[in-house]
Amino acid sequence: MKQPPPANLYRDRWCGELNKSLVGSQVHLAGWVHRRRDHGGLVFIELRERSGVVQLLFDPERDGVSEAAHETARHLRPEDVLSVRGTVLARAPNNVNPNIQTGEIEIQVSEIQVISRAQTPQFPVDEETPLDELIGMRHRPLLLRRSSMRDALILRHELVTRIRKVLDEHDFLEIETPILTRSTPEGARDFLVPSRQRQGSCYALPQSPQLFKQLLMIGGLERYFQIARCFRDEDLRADRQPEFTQLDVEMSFVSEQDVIQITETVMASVFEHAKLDLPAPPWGRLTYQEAMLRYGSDRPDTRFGLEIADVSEHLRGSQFKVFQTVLDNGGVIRALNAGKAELSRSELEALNDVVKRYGAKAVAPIPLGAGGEWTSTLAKFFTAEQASAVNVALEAGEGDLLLFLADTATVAPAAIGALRLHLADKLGLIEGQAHQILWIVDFPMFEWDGTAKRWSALHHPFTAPAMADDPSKPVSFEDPGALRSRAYDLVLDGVEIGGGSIRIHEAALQLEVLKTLGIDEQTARSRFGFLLDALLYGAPPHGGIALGIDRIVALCCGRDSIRDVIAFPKAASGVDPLTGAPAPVDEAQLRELGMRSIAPAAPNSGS
RNA sequence: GGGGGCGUAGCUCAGUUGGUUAGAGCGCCGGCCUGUCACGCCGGAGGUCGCGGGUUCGAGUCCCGUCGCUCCCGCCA
Repeated sequence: MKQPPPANLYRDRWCGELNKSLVGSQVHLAGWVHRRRDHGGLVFIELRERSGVVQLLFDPERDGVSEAAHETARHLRPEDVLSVRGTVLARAPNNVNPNIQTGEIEIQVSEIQVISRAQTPQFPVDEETPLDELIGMRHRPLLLRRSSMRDALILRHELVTRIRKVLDEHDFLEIETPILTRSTPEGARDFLVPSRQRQGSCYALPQSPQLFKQLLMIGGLERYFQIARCFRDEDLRADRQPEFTQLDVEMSFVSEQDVIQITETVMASVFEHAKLDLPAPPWGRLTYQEAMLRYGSDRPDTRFGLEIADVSEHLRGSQFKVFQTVLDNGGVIRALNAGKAELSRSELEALNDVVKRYGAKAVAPIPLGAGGEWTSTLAKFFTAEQASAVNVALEAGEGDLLLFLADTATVAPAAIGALRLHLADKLGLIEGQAHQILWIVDFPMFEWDGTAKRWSALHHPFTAPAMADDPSKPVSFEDPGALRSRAYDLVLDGVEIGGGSIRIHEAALQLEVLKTLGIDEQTARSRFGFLLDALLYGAPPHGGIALGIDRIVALCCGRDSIRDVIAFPKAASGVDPLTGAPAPVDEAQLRELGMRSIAPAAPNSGS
């Protein structure tokens, strides 16, 4: 704590900051009963608040202790709220508790006031035992008292404070943008807020402040940031909530390098504070293409090897029909060397389940015998030259296990990428490895959506394009597939923690990109007219980035789920078990909005 | 929308091939205890086995449905 609490009716000190230097002083403390140890005559109470824990001593045989205080202490229960006055005593050396900050002292209580009583808690606060997440969400105030939750929220505050400080030092302005804004049907599903004054129309909650921050640049504010709440009405994941927080940054008169550099400065400071051991910037860069090839992911976990190789050409023309059919249809064969992994038959079988989730059919395993000879029954389909070419590509030798996956150019990389992660986990390759951070660059601008039969933007449609082969050439939309975007993602330990780009600052180019996405000029003007107009009045080149605060804090705390670093998260179904939101609303409320529910009544809870 | 896992005491969990009265640890309640620190010891209470249906002489256990939690795929410009 930075300051002592104000001396008042309840206290004048923090529990967790009492120490030997105060021995003999009178202190006034308040907090919750953390643990009670009643020895009959002698009672110990651990008193807890945010700063920590201190042991209270109720010993009726000592001077200055009222029988009443001792009697009160005997009947205290966990989570009762107290205010106590007492004297700081040094503990005898054999009674020191080295496990707590205040273990060298204890408080001889002379006066106790029970401020409020607690029912038996639904679950123990004083232990970090695992807990069904639903119970933790329903009884959030209790969960927030646990040190794990408190520490996460404290760290979160400190990291955000760091961010504000560093950005302020670099002349960034923190500016708020609207929460009630306009729906843009592109991208994620919007949360809608019906309008009372204009019935039948809705505001949308922002998926990101993207367009507003661009307008701030056009407005000449030069350097902007915001700790911005964003909303997306899509299905949840462990690292995805319907509302989440991002550090939103935008700068004018910049190119990629400028944004990357300031991001590295800010994030290095954040990681330093979180004691996350990372190399000093500049951080490495990997192209999208290379990431997809070597790691099968655009957010590769580079903490371990197990790299993937394309062996399509080595195996072309083999007698193995499964592979040859894939190749004939324009597919690819990817492989990795699982090393001396000794997998049982059923474990090998389980690998198929991993890749099936990604639409692939199966994994073909080939163990290597003496001299790198292929020992599988599949071996007969391949020539010795093919086998040895693959062995060279995978740096494989005797005793290694090779895993092959043949599928379309879309399915194969993702499937074998998932297989790589699965194996790394199974073989224990990740644990104890140093953290890895890197930039992914040179994304394709557009991706062909085979189902919808149209181009879609890999980042977002406000990202500036460049020619993939030579960025200095003028941009041509003749072949959208030949364009890359001026975008960059930041990846930490296989988690995408941020992404950004240089934006389009010319109306004509913006219209061209939207046109490629199948949005004609009229539609574009009706949806993004305010941006297109603004671009006509002198727009500076600009770019920025958005960083996922929840994910970053979770990584810094070593937590798997961002729910663990959010004070009031939602369950995977999108509901808030604490408040019951979303909840039905009164007919009268709907009427005011000009609405009527046509949905069937909500199902009953099964619990 | 699809797939996997889970649902048994307040909490975390065990429960064999379908077979007597469903168990453990912690917590809770009562008693004892002056140096504990996850205090200890003795005693006790506490169950709609998520819910509904089915099979069976008999279901926590098997089947069907349903609700909820969770992980993943799709989705997340």
